Amino acid sequence: MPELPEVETVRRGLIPAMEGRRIVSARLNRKDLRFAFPDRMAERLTGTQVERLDRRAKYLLARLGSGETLLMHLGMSGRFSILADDMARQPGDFVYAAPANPAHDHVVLEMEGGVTITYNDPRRFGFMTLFDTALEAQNPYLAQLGPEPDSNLFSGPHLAAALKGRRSPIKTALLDQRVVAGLGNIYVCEALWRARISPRRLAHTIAGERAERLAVAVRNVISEAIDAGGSTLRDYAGADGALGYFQHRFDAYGREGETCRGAGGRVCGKPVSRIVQQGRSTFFCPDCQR
DNA sequence: CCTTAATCCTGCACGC
DNA sequence: TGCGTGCAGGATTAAG
Repeated sequence: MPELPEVETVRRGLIPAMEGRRIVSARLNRKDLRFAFPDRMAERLTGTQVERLDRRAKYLLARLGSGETLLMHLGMSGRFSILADDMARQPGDFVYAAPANPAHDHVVLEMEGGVTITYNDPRRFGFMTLFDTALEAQNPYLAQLGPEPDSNLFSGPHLAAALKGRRSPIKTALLDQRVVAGLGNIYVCEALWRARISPRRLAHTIAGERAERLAVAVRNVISEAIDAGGSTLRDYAGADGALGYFQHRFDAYGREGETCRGAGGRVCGKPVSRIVQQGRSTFFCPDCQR
């Protein structure tokens, strides 16, 4: 389940295969993923150069010489693999070949220099679209996003302001990409555990020192996860095939019934609980988190 | 303005 | 072994 750290890991893996290379050909093996591909997508990609590969929240943004941006979202199970003959130790070597069912290879980009980038996505929760880069501020996927966790705009006061008046549980509010960009179920659980805040607490009660603690927890857990190369869960691996290690460091997510390690330096030892909120599993320690 | 539920999709773990 | 069931869940849409 790619959240911000996983998407960032994928971006870093794709950079050598994409940046500065022309797209020689683009093949779409179906007409849609989660949504229909835009009109003439293959033609609009063919012949243009990828000048830069950016990321915003969970979106990858390939900046094209044509003046358009290719926006890509990995959904739940989206993966890129790279086959290259000039990036491997020996020509023709697989830089990365995930054990992926080729029936779910939906987009294939042949890049300049003998590099093939394949997008595989069994569940097809991912999507791709093209937009005029100059109109990014109006793009519906990007315009409403909250700050990146590592930006100067993201802080305790920002969180308090964004959560003001919201009567939903903080767990739900943090999944709202307008509050902070890039969090999903896993890192929300981890951040709340670190901040010792109950996932059930109403969002508008997060202010002051508590908001500060939460902002720090979000920033730190995201930054540590990026440094670890993200998390490798059921169906995720980095673009370069390197497996993320952060899942070994989860304190809450997936640890139902296991011993709480004690949040914020406190001694605990009680079992981690699982509840369902908005139809999603939430893992937390009722003892540590209030 | 707010909140909630349903929707999309496939693979896998589980119980019988 | 096979079959049915539930779960994983991000973003959007519709409904309340």
